[in-house]
Amino acid sequence: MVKRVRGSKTGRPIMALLDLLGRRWVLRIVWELREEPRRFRELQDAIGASPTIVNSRLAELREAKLVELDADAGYRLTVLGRELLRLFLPLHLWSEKWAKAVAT
Amino acid sequence: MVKRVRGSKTGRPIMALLDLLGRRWVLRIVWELREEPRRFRELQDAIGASPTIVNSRLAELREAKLVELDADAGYRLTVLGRELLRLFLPLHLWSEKWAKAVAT
DNA sequence: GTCAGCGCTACAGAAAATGTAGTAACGGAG
DNA sequence: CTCCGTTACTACATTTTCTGTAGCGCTGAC
Repeated sequence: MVKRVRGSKTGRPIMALLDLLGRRWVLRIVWELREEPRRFRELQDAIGASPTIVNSRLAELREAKLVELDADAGYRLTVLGRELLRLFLPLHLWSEKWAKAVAT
Repeated sequence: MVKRVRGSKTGRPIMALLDLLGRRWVLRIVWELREEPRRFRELQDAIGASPTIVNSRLAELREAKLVELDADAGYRLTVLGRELLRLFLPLHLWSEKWAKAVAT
């Protein structure tokens, strides 16, 4: 069952997804895991958020099957998580263009 | 100058973008504007957030040149905003697959 | 035993979001 | 002119969320 949370009461997958991704630090965490697994503290230091919130976001991401904890390697994206990341990769390039447009 | 905000102090465009998109309701607002312009109240009713936050998010999105207010039509995506949306459209399809995977 | 590193938690204070009400500006009807 | 409806937007008290700091319990090396 998709967890019904914060503003997404419709049960529509896209709404649940937008709600999940729209939480503070979630996109950033997925981004930080894009290349290699990270340890809890390593992740926390990289994004500069409190351990409380890092932990709860990781819990949500794990429940959403986008992230998993490997005892040896640390936190990493699941197969599903990597699929999602692939959809986001073009953002990197686009953000450069966007930054230039906003800067003017 | 890209606005430095909440946890994105690096000045890297991708971080500023992830920070902006990672705010509550931002992704949802962009999504609601995907097809046609919307009035302030219409938008507010559609997403079910308080006018305070709808207004401040719209202000941020306008500053980021992703959304603009047309006096006749209402709020709508800019050219830049539509480009961003196009990157997000695959999410719709993917979210269905994701929902099935999480449900099991 | 100590020590370091791991994931994770407690808790008080600060910040952000909510919900409700209301403001100010406009246009049209009477 | 007044009144009504609609627009975007704001004020403010309450509620929720996040931060910052400290520390817990566990494991393994020494």
